[in-house]
Amino acid sequence: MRIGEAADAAGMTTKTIRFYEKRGLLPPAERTANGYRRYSRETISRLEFIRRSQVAGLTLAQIEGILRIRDNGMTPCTHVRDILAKQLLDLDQKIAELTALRATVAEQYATAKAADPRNCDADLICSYI
Amino acid sequence: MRIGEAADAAGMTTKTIRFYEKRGLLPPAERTANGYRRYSRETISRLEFIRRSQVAGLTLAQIEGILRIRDNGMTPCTHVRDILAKQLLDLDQKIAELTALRATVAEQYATAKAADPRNCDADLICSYI
DNA sequence: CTGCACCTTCCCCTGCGCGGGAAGGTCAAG
DNA sequence: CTTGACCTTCCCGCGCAGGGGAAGGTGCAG
Repeated sequence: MRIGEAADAAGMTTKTIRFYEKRGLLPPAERTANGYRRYSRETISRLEFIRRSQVAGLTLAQIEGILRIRDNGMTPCTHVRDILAKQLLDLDQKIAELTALRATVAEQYATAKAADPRNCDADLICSYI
Repeated sequence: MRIGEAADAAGMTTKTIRFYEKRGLLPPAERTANGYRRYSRETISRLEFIRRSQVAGLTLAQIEGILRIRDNGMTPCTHVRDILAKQLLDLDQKIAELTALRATVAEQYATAKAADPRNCDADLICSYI
């Protein structure tokens, strides 16, 4: 399998695959006689894992950590559990922040809708914000 | 007021003020005889407005739009109202996305906590994700 | 006189995840 | 023999909002 076929199979571009290799998410690819990269189904599984992880919101750095454990012959289960736990906390915090921000903006918007433009204070640029 | 004092007064760094000037959020500063930038309270108000806008989650591009209207001698009220409305929609969408993601991750985490590590399939890298 | 704190311009760096495009090699089909 | 679709390496770019640090000027205190 050449890189273009692997990219199609995994649903990404050749650029992305080379980028992953350079970043260390993939081991240096085997090469054919003419220097082309050659991939096995195993690599496709790896690429698919990366995609699934990204869908879960993990960063490439986190994914790299999981892969490295696998590559050292160990099972990454515990590590993955920790990462997922941290991801849950991060998401909760972000959602809380955005919800608080939404409340602030909603209030400003309400003020802006109700206010009389003639009360505009030039020194504040805009009194709603 | 020199740039350092202005930065202290507005709660930002001198780097940021110069950056805003280059980006067009601030008009080119007046200069003293030795070439130092000199600021008035009016500029501080402008910087404070920028900060308040950032707290509301606006981008510098949006803030620039508001300031430009002011600088053209008009009141930005209507424009600000539109921006706040869009901001509310954006926030709602982001919150919805994060909430959906949180549900996915929560499910994966529950699976990971309940699963037996011995069922780990090496070909999938990790069966929880 | 010397130090120190401040100012100036300049250009590069960060994090994140790639994308664009140049300049060139390879291979099968027509 | 040429075309076209692949592939290779290389380096630069984005978007966002600045930060780091060099190399040099300025102004005041001790």
